[in-house]
Amino acid sequence: MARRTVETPAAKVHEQLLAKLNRHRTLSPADSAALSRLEPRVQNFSRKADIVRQGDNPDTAVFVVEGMLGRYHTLAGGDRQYLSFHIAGDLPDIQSLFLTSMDHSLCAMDRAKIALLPHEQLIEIMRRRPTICFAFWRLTLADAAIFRQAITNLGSRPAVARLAHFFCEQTVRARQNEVADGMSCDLPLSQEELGQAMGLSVVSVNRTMQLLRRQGFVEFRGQRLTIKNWGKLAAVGGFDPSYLYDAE
Amino acid sequence: MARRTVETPAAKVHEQLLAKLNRHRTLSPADSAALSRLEPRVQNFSRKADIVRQGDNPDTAVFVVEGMLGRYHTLAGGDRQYLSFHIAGDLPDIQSLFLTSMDHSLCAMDRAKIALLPHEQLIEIMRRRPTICFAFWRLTLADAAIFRQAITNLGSRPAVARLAHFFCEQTVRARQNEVADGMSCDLPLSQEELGQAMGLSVVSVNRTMQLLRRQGFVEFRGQRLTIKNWGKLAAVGGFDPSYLYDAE
DNA sequence: CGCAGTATTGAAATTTCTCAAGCCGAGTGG
DNA sequence: CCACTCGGCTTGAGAAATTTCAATACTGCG
Repeated sequence: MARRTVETPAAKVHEQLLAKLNRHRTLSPADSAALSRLEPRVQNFSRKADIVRQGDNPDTAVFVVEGMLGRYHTLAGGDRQYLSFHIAGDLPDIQSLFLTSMDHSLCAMDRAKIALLPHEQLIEIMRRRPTICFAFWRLTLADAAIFRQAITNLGSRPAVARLAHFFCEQTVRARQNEVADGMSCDLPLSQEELGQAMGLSVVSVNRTMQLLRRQGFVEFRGQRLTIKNWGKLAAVGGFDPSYLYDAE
Repeated sequence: MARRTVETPAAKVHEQLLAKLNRHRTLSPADSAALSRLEPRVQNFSRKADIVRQGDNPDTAVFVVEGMLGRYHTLAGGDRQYLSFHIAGDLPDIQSLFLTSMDHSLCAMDRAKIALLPHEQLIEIMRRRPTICFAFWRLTLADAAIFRQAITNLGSRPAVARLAHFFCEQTVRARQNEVADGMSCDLPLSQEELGQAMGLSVVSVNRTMQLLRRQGFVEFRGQRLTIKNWGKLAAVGGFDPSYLYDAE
C-alpha cells in the first residue's frame, strides 16, 4: 500500500509539507500520520494568474509545490505592491485560516503548481494535535519576521542596498527549501515586478542592477539569479540571515 | 473570593487579556478560567527603555497594560527602523513563544506598564485548549497584516500619504482597544521617531505634518493626536481599515 | 534662568522618478 | 527563413521628492 500511495501527487505533497513543518517543530509519527490524512487538491496556474484575491474568503490554504507565487496589495490607483514571494515548500496564505477575508492577493509569478489544503481538515487536525498547530503557527511567525525585514529594507535602505538585501534573502530561502543550486536560484521576476516589490521604478531597478552586476556581485539573467560574491553583496545589503527562522 | 481577586493587578491583566482574546475568538468559560490561572508579572518602564533586545531569548511574553511600546530593528550604522507601535491591550511579542531568538527589539515609547506572561504557562494552556491557541495565533496574524500594510505604506506612498495612513491606522487601533477619546488618542512620539517609522527624515516629517495640519486634517501636539477631518485624511492616505482584523 | 530635547526654517545636494526613445531577443505568421 | 511584433531591458535628460546641513526658535523642567 505504501508503495502505491507514494506515487500519488497527494503523497508527494504530504512529504513536502512534512519536511517543511518538521523544520519548525519536530513532529511525532502520530502527527505525521494525521497530516497524511489531509486531502490536497493540486492545481496549476500560469504566469500572472491570480490564485486568491484581496477580499476573498478562501476555505483552503495554498501550499506551493512548484514555481513561484507573489502576494500583493492593490492600491487605489491600481498600482501594485508586492509583499513577498514564495517558492516550492512555502505556505503563503495559512493566515486565511483565521483572517477570513484576504487583505491581499496571491498570484503566480510564473507557471506554478499548488496544492490546496482544506481549512476544515487543517483545523480539525490542529485541534487534536497541538504540536502540528504550533508548527503551522511558527511558520506564520517566520513569515512575519520576513515582513518586518521588508519594512526595514523599504524604510531604511537606499536602492542598491535594498536590492542586494532582497537577493540575499531570496537565495537563502531557496537554499532552506532546497530548491537552490549552490548560489543560484530561480527568480522569475521582471524588473518591473522587482520594482513593485522594492518600492522602486523600473528605471531605478535597471540602473541599480547594472551597478551590482558590473561590480561582479550578482548576475540575474533569464529568470535566474546567481550570487557571484556573497560577502560583498551581503555587506552592501546589510544582510544578516538570523531573521530567516527555518530550523527550530 | 472573586471580590478579592478582582482588585489585584493580576486580575486586571486577566480581564484586559480576556477582552483582547475574546475579540479574536469566542472563548468558553472554561477557557477564561484557564487563562485566569496565568501568573503575570507587572513591570514599569520609562521612556526609551528597552524591554527586550534583538538577539534575546525571552521566556515571557509582553502584554501592554498602559502606555506605548515600539518594536524596532537596529541597522549596522546604528540607525533605527521602527516596525510597529503597541498600546494598552496589545501583545507585541508573542512570536517569541516560537521564534526563540528576537529578530528585533521592544522598547517603551513613553512611561509604560507591562505584564509578563511566562511562555511555559502559555504553552501549557494552549496545549490543552485549542481555542485559546487559535485566539493567540490569530492575534499574531492580525499583527502580520499590519506589517504588510506598513510595507505598502513605505513602498508605495509618498510622504504625505504615508503619514496620513499611519495616523488613520493608529487612531482606529486605539479605538479598537478602547483607549481613544473620539477621534483623538495618545501618540507619544517625537518627529524623529515618527521619521524612523515612516522612512523619512525629521525635516520631511516636520514639513509634511505642517501640510496636514494647515489643511485642517489632523492635529498633533503634546503627544496627542487628533484627527479633525477623517474623510480627507483617509483619502489622502488611501486608508482602508479592513486589514485591521480585530473582531472575529 | 538656563539647559536639553524637540520643532522649525532655508537652501543646496542627492536620490529617485518620469518621460521618451531606442534596443534586443523570442515567438509568430507569411 | 525572414520580417514583424511584443514584452522586457537600457539609456539620456530634465523634473520632483527627499535628504542633509546648518541655523534658529520653542518648551518643559530642574
